[in-house]
Formats: sequence, structure tokens, C-alpha cells
Amino acid sequence: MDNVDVARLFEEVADLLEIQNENAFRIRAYRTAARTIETMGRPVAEMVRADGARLAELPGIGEDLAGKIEEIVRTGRFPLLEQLARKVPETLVQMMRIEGVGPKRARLLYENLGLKTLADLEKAAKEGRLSAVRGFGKVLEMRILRGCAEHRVRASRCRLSEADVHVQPLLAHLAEAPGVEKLEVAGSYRRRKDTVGDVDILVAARRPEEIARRFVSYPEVARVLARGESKCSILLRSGLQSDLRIVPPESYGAALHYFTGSKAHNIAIRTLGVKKHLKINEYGVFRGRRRVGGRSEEEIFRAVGLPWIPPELREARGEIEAAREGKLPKLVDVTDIRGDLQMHTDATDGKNTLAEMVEASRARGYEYVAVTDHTHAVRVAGGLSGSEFRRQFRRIETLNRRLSGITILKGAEVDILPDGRLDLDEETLADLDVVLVSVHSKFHMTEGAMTERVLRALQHPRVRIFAHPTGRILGRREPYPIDLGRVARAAADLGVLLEINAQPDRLDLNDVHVKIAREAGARFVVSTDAHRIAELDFMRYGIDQARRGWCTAADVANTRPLEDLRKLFSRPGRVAPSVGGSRTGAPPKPYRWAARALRVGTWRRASAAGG
DNA sequence: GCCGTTTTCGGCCCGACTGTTTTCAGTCG
Repeated sequence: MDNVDVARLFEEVADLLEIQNENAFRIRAYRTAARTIETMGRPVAEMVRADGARLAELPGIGEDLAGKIEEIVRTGRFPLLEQLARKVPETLVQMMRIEGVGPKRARLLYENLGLKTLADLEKAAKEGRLSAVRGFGKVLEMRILRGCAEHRVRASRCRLSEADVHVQPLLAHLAEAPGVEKLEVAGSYRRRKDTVGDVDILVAARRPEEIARRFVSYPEVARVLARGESKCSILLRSGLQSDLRIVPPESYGAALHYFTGSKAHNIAIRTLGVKKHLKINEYGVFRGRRRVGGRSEEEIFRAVGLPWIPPELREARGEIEAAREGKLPKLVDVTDIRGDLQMHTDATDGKNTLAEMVEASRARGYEYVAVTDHTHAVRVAGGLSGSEFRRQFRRIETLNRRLSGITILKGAEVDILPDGRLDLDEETLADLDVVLVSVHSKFHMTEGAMTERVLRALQHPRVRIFAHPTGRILGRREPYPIDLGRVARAAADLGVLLEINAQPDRLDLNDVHVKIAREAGARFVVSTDAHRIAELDFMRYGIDQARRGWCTAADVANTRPLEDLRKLFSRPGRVAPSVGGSRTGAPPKPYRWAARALRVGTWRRASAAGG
């Protein structure tokens, strides 16, 4: 039972309480607690074993919920959830995912028509039975029917990079409207979340009706969902929903803050306002009827005694406390990046040649790159053997002599075999400037086995980077089970860097993992894993997640100059068990020299000295 | 159900839009 499981149980309780029309604040308490549990570093199971009482010290968790967590962890059962599920079917929660159906209507339909599932709902809507229920009309029935169809098509959120494709033309269209003074995308897009549910656009203008007209007349609109004086919603043909909010310029900062969210962050800020006798809404900060701020976001934060908080941090994951104490991190920026440490060429599954990839990297202003083709075990990618790598090394040496302004590091993305050995011989490993390791097969292991497999690989003295550490692919593959807490602590000890993979469908580690791993002492690289030239531009998506995980430039190794990086990578090698090497069977002990060399303190000082 | 420099009880963020209603509940963000 890990934190995600416990959080999910609390969310289920919250949903069922909502359907049963319980006290809204009790419901919120469960949701707040779920968030706390899901995003904190320490496993609740471990806390229960160590000292259960301390659970109640966590924000949003009191004596009652601490007791419930303890019971869940100890017994694996949650009596409250069982009791709630006896009153109404748990499947009613599915119905609430349909636009226009919330807890009240789901319950009403269950009680009046006996509808229990999404399929029941769609069938009843088709047969025109919904409108017989008091409070439902024909219009709502049609809306629900459409909602069911759209839910099937687009059950999931869309990747940030996909949203980018659709957002830019829409913005360009809106910018043409008369009287647009300011225009910005807010919401999870501005917070740079890995996926976005819809695109929230904010406009400052004096005459909102002109803006609204322009918005709903966008050629890509499939359907207008709502149209009011200051607020409109459209569904684009791509399936993406977009909400527009129009406010006067003096309210722009307040509206931008409100519309950026997250919801939990907004509630926290507004609650701080209440304590200072201020009302904060999307039109400004008010003391009584008098507006005392709202033109800029800074004014909102200042009103509650805080410095401006970057949007990526606004998730109610401790940013408000950090801001109050003056401890907000100075977040890493894409312009801090000096090189890309994972990319592939046409020697394996890449689409461009070595020379083309390197030239394109140089054109992007990089000081160095690591070329990291696959190893032999990754057959689908045409992985290279030791001798093939050595041929590539000679090409790299030639290029390095010829090129100025950029240095190519010899690298490989070495496959971690199911037993934790590395898929490359010691001789070739010794010739590499940087060894990445990653998992490409046997995803369905137990958490314990997968964790041991990875830990064994990380203990190899030549390993420098653990790439895409959870193996997830957004919308296609769940992360494999692995104890990331242990992996992060081991990586910190061994001086292995964790990769934040910038491929838009990976973004692995994700934001929460990065934050947890960072707190465990781990440090990172952000790499594109580019398989063609254009993908080198994915770097910003990786940086987005690094920022959401609270990373500063000092936390990210490829912000450092080449010489510093070489010091990190060039450690005395020792032959350890791997394919073709000696095989002792037992995993090697951690290498203390590596741990010493890469202690966070040492790194920080080196980083400060190196600028 | 949580929480406390107004409070250990009584608060808990705030507003827009829709559809079904005769004044507002439900949903959404």
C-alpha cells in the first residue's frame, strides 16, 4: 500500500461523500489530505511503522485522518469506504466525469431511474428518459448525450506539446480582435503541467463583446459550449476545449492569478486574504468595497505578504510556506542548459546522422552533447555491439578534431538486463565519456525485483545517469513499479544523476518524482532523448518539469560548463560484473569514492565556483 | 474533517453560466 493507493482511497471517499450530499468541507478535507499524501516524499506506510502519531502533524491531516491512514496501512481495509459504497454504487462516480453531470444529478438519476453506470446513462439519454426527471429538460438531456460521446473520444488529457500546436494559431486569431490590451494562456498550460485538460485564455480589454465574438468565430470551433459576457467556452475540432475570460486591464493580474490556479493554490491564497480582512477574486483585492490591488500578479501576492511565486510552483505543495520564509528556489531556466546528454543517431533508431545531430546541437548554442545510441539488447532499436560502438567512437574523434565550439561526448544508453547487469562489455564501457543506463524490457516485475534490478545497475562504477527512470509513456504505458525513494537515495549516494527525459510523451521523471528525489538528495540531468534534429527542441518540456520539481540550475548537471561536467564523469573505473566482464553473481558494494566525490555539498561549492 | 496572532467553536474562496425554474440549484473552474 503506497502513498498513491492511500490517496486514491481518500479521493474515492470524497467522491462518494459528494454524491451523498455530505458537508462540503468534510469532502474538501479528504481531497486535501489525498493531495498531501500523494505529493510528499516519505511513504505513509513507513511513517506508520516508525511512529504513527506523527502523521497528524502533516498539513491537512488531523487525528481522525491519521487514524484512518494507520488503519489502511495496517489492515489493508478502509471501513468508511466500504460503508459509503453500501449506500450508493461506486460506479456513480463515473457519471460525474460527464459534462453537465455532477454529484447531485448523478444521485438524482440513480434514485429516479436506477442508473448506475456510464452505459446506463447513455442508454437512458438516447431513449429520452432523462427529461422525465424533475430538474432535467430536453436541452440537458441532449448535452449529456453529447457528453457521453465526447467522453469516449477524449477520456484523457492532452499532452502539453499537443496543446502547444493548437494554442498558437488560436492566440494569433484572438490577437486580431479589436481592443485586445493583453493576452495570455493561463491554467495548467501556464503552470506547464505535463498534460492539460483544457486551454484557459485570458484577455484584458474594455469591450468584451468584441473579443467574445472573435473567439467563438474561430474557424476550428466544433461547438460553442458556453457564451456569456465575460466568459466563453469552445470545443475545438481537435477535441481540445478552450475557455476564454475577458476582464478590464485593472483586473488583469487578479484574473491571471485566479485563472492560472491551481485550484488548491488559489484557495490557500484567498484564505490568507481572509485572515487579513481582504477579499480576493478575479477582479482584484478588496478591503470592504475598496479595490486595493489587482492590476498585476505581484499585487495579489503582496497583499497577502508574499513575493511573486512562479506559476510552475503553484500546486499547494509547500510553495506558500517557502515564499513566506523567503526560501523559494531560483528555478532553472532553459537558457541555463549548456548541452544535451541523450540523443540517438541513424546508427540505431535515430533519423539523422551523427554529424547532422551534432551540427544541429551546435546551432542551438550548446557547448557539448553526448551521443548515446542503444546497446545490443534493444533489438527493435538496432542496438550496437561493442565493436560497432568503437567504430562510432572513431567518427566522434574525427568530428571533435574538425569542429570548433562544441564537444561530442562518447556515450551509450546501456540497457539494464533483467538481472541488473549492463548490456555492454567492460572494455567498451571504459572507453565511454558518459554511461547512461535504462530499462527497455521486462516491465512487469514486482516492485521489489525491479528496484533490485535497477539498484544493481546503478552500483556499477561507470554508470553516471539513470535515464527515464519510471518508463512511463503518457496515455500508453503506466510507469513500471519501482521504489523511487530507494532509487533516489541510492543515486544520491552513488553520484548517479537521474534523468528528466524531455520527450513530451515521457516527461520521466515527472514533477512530483523530481521534487521527492530532490528532497532525497538526488541531482539531475535534463535531456531530450532526441531521435531526430527537430526533437532537440524538446528541451523546454524537460525544463518545465524540472521547474515544477523545484530544481535550481545547481540541481541540473548539464547547466555546468564542460570542464565541471568532465570532473563529475571522469572517475577511476573498476571492473564490476556485467556482460562480458567477470561474473561474481553478487551485486557490487556501493563505491564510496563516487559518493564522496559527488556529495551534494561538494557539488554545490563546485557549482558556485564555476558560476 | 481541519484549524487557530479574531476563534478549541465556528468558520472554511469566490464568481460565471446554464437550464429549468418562477427565484435558483447545479456545475464548472
